[in-house]
Parts: sequence; C-alpha cells; structure tokens
Amino acid sequence: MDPARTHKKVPVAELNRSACLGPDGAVAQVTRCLKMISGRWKLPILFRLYADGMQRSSLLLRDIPDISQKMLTQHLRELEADGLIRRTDFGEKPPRVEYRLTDRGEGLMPVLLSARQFSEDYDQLA
Amino acid sequence: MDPARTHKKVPVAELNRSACLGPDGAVAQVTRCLKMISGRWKLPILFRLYADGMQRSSLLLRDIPDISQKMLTQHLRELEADGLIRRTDFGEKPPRVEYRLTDRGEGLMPVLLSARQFSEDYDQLA
DNA sequence: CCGTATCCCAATAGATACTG
DNA sequence: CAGTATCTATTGGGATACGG
Repeated sequence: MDPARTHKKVPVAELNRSACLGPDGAVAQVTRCLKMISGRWKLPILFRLYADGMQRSSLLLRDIPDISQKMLTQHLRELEADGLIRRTDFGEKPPRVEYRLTDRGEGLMPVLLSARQFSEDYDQLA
Repeated sequence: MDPARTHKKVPVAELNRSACLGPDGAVAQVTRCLKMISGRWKLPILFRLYADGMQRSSLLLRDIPDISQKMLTQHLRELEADGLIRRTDFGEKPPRVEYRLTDRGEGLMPVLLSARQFSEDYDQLA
C-alpha cells in the first residue's frame, strides 16, 4: 500500500483501486462503451430498434424527429461497425434494407437502464 | 396499437415503447447522464476521486497522465456545476483546495460499473 | 428507396504564457 | 499551489446535391 495515500474510503470489491487505473482498467473499459453510444443519434436509433425490433431505414428516418438521411446512414454504419446492430439487405427492387440489434446491442440495454435510473434519482437527491 | 407496427419483440417493463420516446423519455434521461460524463478527463477524475476519496488538485494533476492544468480545472468546474463533485477551499497559504464526490457522484458509480461490465462481456460475445 | 460526396460551421480540446 | 486568458487544431454535426 502506498504510504502517501492512507484513505479511509474503501473501494467496493468490483471497483478497487488497482482495477480503476492503468491502460486496461475501468476507465478504458467504460470509455470504450461510451464511445460506442456517443453521437447525436445513437441513442434514438438504439432505443427505436429495441422497442420496435427489425426496422426499415425509411421508418427510422420517419420516426426519429429531425434526423437527416445522411446522419441516419452514418450512425447506422458506426453502430454496425461496433457490432451493436446488424444490417440486412433484401436485394429487392425498390430497395429494402432492415436493421436490428445484435446480442451485443441487447447487452447494452442494462447500461442504458442504469443511466436512466441515475438521471431519475439525480433530481431526488438535491 | 398502431397496425403498421405489429412486432413480436416484447419490451421489458422498465423500458417499454412509450417510456423510450418523447421529450422526457428514456433517450432524454440517458442523454443527460451521458453529457455529465462526456469529456476527455471526466472519467479519470471521477474514478480517481472514487478510489482515493478527497484529493488535492495538485495530486490529481500528478496522478492523471497527460492532463494539463487547464483541462483539469475546466473539467473540475463542469463536474462541480453538475453536482457530481464538491470543491473545498481551505483558504490557506500556500493555496490548498480539495475535491470529493457528492452523493450524486457516488450514485453515478453503478452506471460506470454497468458500462465496464458491458465492455468486458463484449469481447466474449463474438 | 437507400446511400454517397462536398462543403461549412460550432463545439471541444490542447499549447502556451500569465496572475494571486 | 491553484487558477485564468489566448490562440489554434481537430472533431462532430448539418445543408445540400447527386447516384444506384
């Protein structure tokens, strides 16, 4: 134990001091998660797909207020590259493409629920 | 029920379709949470304070690699404005100022733990 | 219907130098 | 030691027009 740091604060088991720091510590892990969901339209898209299941891009474009064609496609690409959603091109004419959450995407929901809970508790605290 | 949307996907109780959307829905709540922790140095600072308890700014500056004086102060101000940390000026000479997590700040930890868990599970999935 | 390519603007962050 | 002030670089987002 570093003698220069004798704090009374006891870190919880899952998040002790050594687990927090360093290149592959908690900071890096959380940062990676946050990067996947950072972007103006990531959350609206993810929640839409979670609520609706597989969905055509034209419907996403219609149901997400103020999003543009370009931004929709761009964010869909990023989410796909991160393995959170899967793209299915039916190869029809006129074009029909649908998106849905992957297992990884579903695995993100507890994080979002947790963040939502924090936000609700926040107003109660002070 | 909208006839154009007959999906088999059943939303969980805490996160059903009506709770996801709209101006005060889950998207807005999660977004607010994310805004509080978005910023290059927010996580390192929060984890530091969580692990170490009350801490002088000079020690934060020393222990967080690559952070500059300016960025440290700037992010500390933002975290304070969001009520996640508390600043204590001891009014001594030479100056001594310390920071620590508030109850709101502590309440953020479950979110960060959840995100960390997701990041670990992520590699196992595919 | 679905996607791409350009160009532009605002927000964020970093380097550096300075003050009580 | 703790904090501020400028200036500049980079990034993310948006408007618009075009293509398969």
